[in-house]
Amino acid sequence: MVRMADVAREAGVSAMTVSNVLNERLPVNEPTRARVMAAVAALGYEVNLTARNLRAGRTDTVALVVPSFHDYFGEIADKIAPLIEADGRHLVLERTSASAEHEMAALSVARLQFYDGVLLSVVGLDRDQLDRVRTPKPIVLLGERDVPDRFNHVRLANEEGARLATAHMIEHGSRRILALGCTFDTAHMMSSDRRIGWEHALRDAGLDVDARHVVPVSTYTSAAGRDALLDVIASGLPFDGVFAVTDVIALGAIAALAESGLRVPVDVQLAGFDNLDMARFVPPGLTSVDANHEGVAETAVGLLRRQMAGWTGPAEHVVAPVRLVVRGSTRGGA
Amino acid sequence: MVRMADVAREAGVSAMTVSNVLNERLPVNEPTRARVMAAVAALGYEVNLTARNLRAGRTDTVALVVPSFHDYFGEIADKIAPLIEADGRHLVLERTSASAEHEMAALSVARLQFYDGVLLSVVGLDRDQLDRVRTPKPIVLLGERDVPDRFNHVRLANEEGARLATAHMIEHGSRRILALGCTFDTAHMMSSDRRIGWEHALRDAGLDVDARHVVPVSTYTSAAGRDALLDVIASGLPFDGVFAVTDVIALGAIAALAESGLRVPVDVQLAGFDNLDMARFVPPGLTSVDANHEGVAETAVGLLRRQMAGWTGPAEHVVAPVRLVVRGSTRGGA
DNA sequence: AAGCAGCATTTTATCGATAATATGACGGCG
DNA sequence: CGCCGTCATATTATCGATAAAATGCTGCTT
Repeated sequence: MVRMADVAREAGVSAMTVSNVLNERLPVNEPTRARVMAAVAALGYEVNLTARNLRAGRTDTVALVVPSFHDYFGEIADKIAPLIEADGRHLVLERTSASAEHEMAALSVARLQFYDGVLLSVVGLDRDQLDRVRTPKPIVLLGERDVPDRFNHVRLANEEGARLATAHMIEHGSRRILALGCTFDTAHMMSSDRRIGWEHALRDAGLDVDARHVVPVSTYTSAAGRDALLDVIASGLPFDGVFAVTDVIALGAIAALAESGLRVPVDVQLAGFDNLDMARFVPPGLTSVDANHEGVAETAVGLLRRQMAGWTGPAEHVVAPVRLVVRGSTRGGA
Repeated sequence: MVRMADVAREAGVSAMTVSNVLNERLPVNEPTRARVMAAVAALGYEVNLTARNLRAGRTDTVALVVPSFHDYFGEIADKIAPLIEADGRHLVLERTSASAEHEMAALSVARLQFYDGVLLSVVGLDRDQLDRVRTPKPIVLLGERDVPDRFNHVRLANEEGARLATAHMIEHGSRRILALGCTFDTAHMMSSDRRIGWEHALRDAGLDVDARHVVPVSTYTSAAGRDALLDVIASGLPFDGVFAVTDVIALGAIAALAESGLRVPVDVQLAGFDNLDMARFVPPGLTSVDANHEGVAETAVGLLRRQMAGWTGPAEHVVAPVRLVVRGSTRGGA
């Protein structure tokens, strides 16, 4: 491997001069500069980023740590990447499998050394565990958990989104709306916050909250959503609307409804959450709560960028606003 | 930041002993070991991976470099991650935006230093550009490009997959099958290889190949697939089947057909390629060519693992077999 | 009792770049 | 003509861990 010292010898200068040419730190005379550049080209030299990182403490790389590379996270990652690259940094993704252990590992001193900053999508860690994380590295947390004040945090207006979706289906005639993938377990905040929004909408409309309408799923996959809804259908519990806690689960619900001969939106209205790309295309179009991925990405990257630039003021806790995108799966749609 | 030397001082030993305890390289007496471990715990020490990387030339990290984090690549990444983790290594994803420039950068000496090996999904680079890459790092190429012999490479049986899907639709009555997202441009091998398979199926059945049936798309997105198919429908060109070059495009086709009042599979049969998770759930179920993601992942990781273990034999070029998964979007389905 | 094998631990040198500091050449000024 | 400031470049020390070599101790052999 060709080192800076090799380039220096080739150009008849010191390593430091090569460094100065490449990093434009101290001025270098034009003839010298040209000789160095020629030597770099001749030898095909490229800087050793590991060595630079060790000495200079900078990697020009940001990590986005997500539970899985799939679906929602893949989409948001593609929104975040250009924003990071616009600052001349790289974005890399790491995966936690939604386990607290892996999330903790991602925040360990050891892993953080590789990055100038980290965007962490928190799913498994609770407030106490996060409170134990002591690191000087810029971090922005994403996701629907409760986090200590000192972390910058961007989350969605879960309750409001669920309320909007549910109220919309009520307005168009649904009276017995399942909360598919929701839960009473407050530890899982995404699905319990969204359940609370669903309850609000029911109460606001003077409808009863029936605990049997809260249908948990074993995992946040389409397959689990489909299975859970098929079970409900088999049980004979009547319903005329489904609020699915995510679009991925809503897709499973679409499959279950189609298999069971229930028509959307005539027999059952359906709404999801996240407004994934797919929601536009799955017939008859999936009504979904849109959290403005790009806005979330910009906010999160903005907070991170500020920290990486050395800002040390108090952390911010942003709740990203949501809106309902109405499509054919509910009766207000086209 | 607490260093190994700090731990050594705390435990009353040399840094080398700490290193030996943590890495289990040379044996260390139990009492000493215990003192070191206590000091590690007391100070909350964690190894500096950058320093280790510089000295030992090892990162225990593998990069998967993909065009985008979306859809197909997100799914395959989630298959690859556990295999890499099983060897005690980390997987990180990098993104190239499908540009040759970014792909080249990912293969640059500079970026490679961060990783013990790289899985690169080639989309933009051609054979000549790849031939210029000189690096001793283990690399496995994925994807449908033509690559120099010296690289390990895993690709799919594109032609065969397209042939299977098309033949299946012919068998069930389609006579005018569009090749949506395919192209005559042989530079883009995925879409031209799949077009060739489509042609084979037509010829085998004694049908004419009509160039108007090859419908290009502007990008490999559902939106572009939908738009392209809507244009065909508006043009009045008759067709009774669609082979979509990917499931993502097929999803766009489903939307276009639904909007146009064409019934799947009664009026038009439809088949995709990739067998994404989504294909099972989108009504009426998307018939798709399955490339066995897990098998591809295992093959690719196996080739990479072998190189990382020091094997230097000739590179392998694996063509992963495919099979057709029949669902409701074609008339052979349920 | 001298010598040596075997083991635990320490010392030294190094990975490659760069921040901080030092050196040296040249021009301007009194 | 001698002193000083300025600018370009070189030297030195360091980031933190580890491979390889050196040290030193114990106990065994003859």
